[in-house]
Amino acid sequence: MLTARRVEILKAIVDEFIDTAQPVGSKTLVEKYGLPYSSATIRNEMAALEAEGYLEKPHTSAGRVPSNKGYRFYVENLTEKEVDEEVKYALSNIFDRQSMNVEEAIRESCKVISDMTSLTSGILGPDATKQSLEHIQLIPIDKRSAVCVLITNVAHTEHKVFNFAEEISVEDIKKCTDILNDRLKGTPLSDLSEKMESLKPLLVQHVRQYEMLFDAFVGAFVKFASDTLYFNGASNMIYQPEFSDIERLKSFMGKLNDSSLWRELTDTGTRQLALKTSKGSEVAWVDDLAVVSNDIRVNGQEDKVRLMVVGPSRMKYDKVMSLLDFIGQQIEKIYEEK
Amino acid sequence: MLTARRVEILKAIVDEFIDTAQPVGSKTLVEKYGLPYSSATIRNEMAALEAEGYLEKPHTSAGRVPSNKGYRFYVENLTEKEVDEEVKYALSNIFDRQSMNVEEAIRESCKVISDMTSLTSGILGPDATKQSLEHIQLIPIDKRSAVCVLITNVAHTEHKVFNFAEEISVEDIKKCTDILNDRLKGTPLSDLSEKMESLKPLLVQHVRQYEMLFDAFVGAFVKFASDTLYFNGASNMIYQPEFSDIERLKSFMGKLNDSSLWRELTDTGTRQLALKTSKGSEVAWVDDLAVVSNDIRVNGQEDKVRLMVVGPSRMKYDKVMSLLDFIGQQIEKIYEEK
DNA sequence: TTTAGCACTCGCATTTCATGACTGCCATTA
DNA sequence: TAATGGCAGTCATGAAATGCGAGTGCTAAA
Repeated sequence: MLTARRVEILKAIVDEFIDTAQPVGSKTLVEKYGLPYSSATIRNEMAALEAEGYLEKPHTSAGRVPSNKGYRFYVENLTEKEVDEEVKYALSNIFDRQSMNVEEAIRESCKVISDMTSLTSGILGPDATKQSLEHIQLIPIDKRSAVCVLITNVAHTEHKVFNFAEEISVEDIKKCTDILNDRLKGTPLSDLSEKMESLKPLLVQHVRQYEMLFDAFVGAFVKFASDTLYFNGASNMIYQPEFSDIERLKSFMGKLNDSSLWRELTDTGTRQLALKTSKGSEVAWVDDLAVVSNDIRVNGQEDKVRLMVVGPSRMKYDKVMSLLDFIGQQIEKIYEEK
Repeated sequence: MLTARRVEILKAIVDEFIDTAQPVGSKTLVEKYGLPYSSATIRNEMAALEAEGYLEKPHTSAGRVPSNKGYRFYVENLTEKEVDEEVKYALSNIFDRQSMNVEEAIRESCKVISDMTSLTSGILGPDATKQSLEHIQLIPIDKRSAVCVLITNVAHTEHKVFNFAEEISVEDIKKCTDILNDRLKGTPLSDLSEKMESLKPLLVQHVRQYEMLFDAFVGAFVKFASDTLYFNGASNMIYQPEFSDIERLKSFMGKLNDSSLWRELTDTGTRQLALKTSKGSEVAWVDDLAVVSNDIRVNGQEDKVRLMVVGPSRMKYDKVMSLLDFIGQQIEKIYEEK
């Protein structure tokens, strides 16, 4: 049973532990947090909190450490989540530059998040299997290069600059894009390069410089289809005391490169200990890691970009969550403007 | 005096140490390398090599470890540097895609280098203070976006996609680029955004939607001017035994983000222990780190892109150097084709 | 000049021990 | 009856002690 006093004690323990990374003892709570109970009372309450699964003991003679269940309660009930003014100011630089690409803006914010939290942040792009091609355009820049613009059914766009070995004729570009638009519309992004292969005969027939164009498009499709996993600040983890052991770092780094893992990590549906907060961000706990994520909806569609922060369970949830919420709003605003 | 036998012993020690990361003792050399001398003889020779500065002792009862001077000799005289066929094959994927941007190709190779060597690799772009603007083009993609193409005096080009909040008129784009080309030609890239400020009154006068365009260009100029330092695979270092101490990792990571450091590191002129090999790559040693770099000349000009690999002095020099040489050649070839 | 042999050095892993920060429980108190 | 003071018990942590073994340097003999 979580009495008000136990909640009070739990909050103090989580706060202290997040701050110092050291197991918290009953004496600390009296002395440092001025709780109006004796240490013996607090010990009794801590024992109760442990029995209910909110706290853990690293070993007998240490203080208590919050369990993931404890963190979950803390995040759900005990954080207030407000964004600092100074933080908003720091971020305004990024979002004020209207001319910036949405992708760039997201990446930039990702970097800022890593810097500000000293954690690892990541972006998981729209699932390539769920998007299909709506339209392709190829705009010549000069005689040997062109921009390829691809638009998906969720109004998501991607750009890629092509550079050709030889000069390329405008007619060929037109013919080629006409064929592709005709034949590839509606194809899921993940199948594009495969389906492209089957168009080869057709292109050979109608397009003189088919080879260069073909290679260029295949390259572009591969890029567009790849699960856009991007992450940043992995090396920040060396500053986290929970990673002072190199082996832990290694295992963490190994996990990062696997995008399916990221998806799973933040898939609140399957995770028992996950939590969906009111403001939008979600939190999930796995072993001694916590993942805070925020889905950015793209033009009100189902498909979305997921902004994430990963770190040890011992993280400043209020800071991270408010940051993620704020940035999520900003990015959605940019999307709306477009 | 480096007799042939001492060289033989030195080579064996360096080989063994690179392989095992353990100080090498006289017995190992006899048993594992089958050197036709007794361990006592080898001990004498090792003492001599140490006296001349090619070897070091971590402590009395350990084996010997190569000093940086030892590595230098090793690299200069004892490596043969040939690229594996399988490596060439692995890289051919990257360079065969002609449509790829040179910048992309370089970045991709950088990643491959990191993966293949388990070291950190980096790219140092042309020095922005040494390049000046030759020409700007702004090509509309659709009503709200355009590609900005910037060409420098060393025929280096950069692209950036602009996204505007409102529709933008073609006349405005034309007027704006005309003014910029007229007024900014010859300006060093590093001064562009500053000088842009002084053009504001002029733009206000002639261009209706000057504000959006102005912001977009300033953003682009900042990007073009920034010292293009890019590096990859820093987290590989956790697999290197010399970084099993977290503190070392921290200090290493701290250094990486400083581009002036990278420049200095590979500035063979100032570094005593640096080495310029015949094939092109340079090696420098600083403390217990080694940096192998390869300058890629851009269109025969003085200005260049520098491809680098950093790691502990104990690295597989022949592998790294041959890789860097090979990739350097490939990239120069792409540049020539353009 | 090379080699065998031996004494010596020193890092490293292991053990032992003392310390102190906790807890848990019980008897006492308000 | 809930809160508290007190005390015994636990266990990580760090320091000092110990033994081991890899490797050296030196000397004397081949």
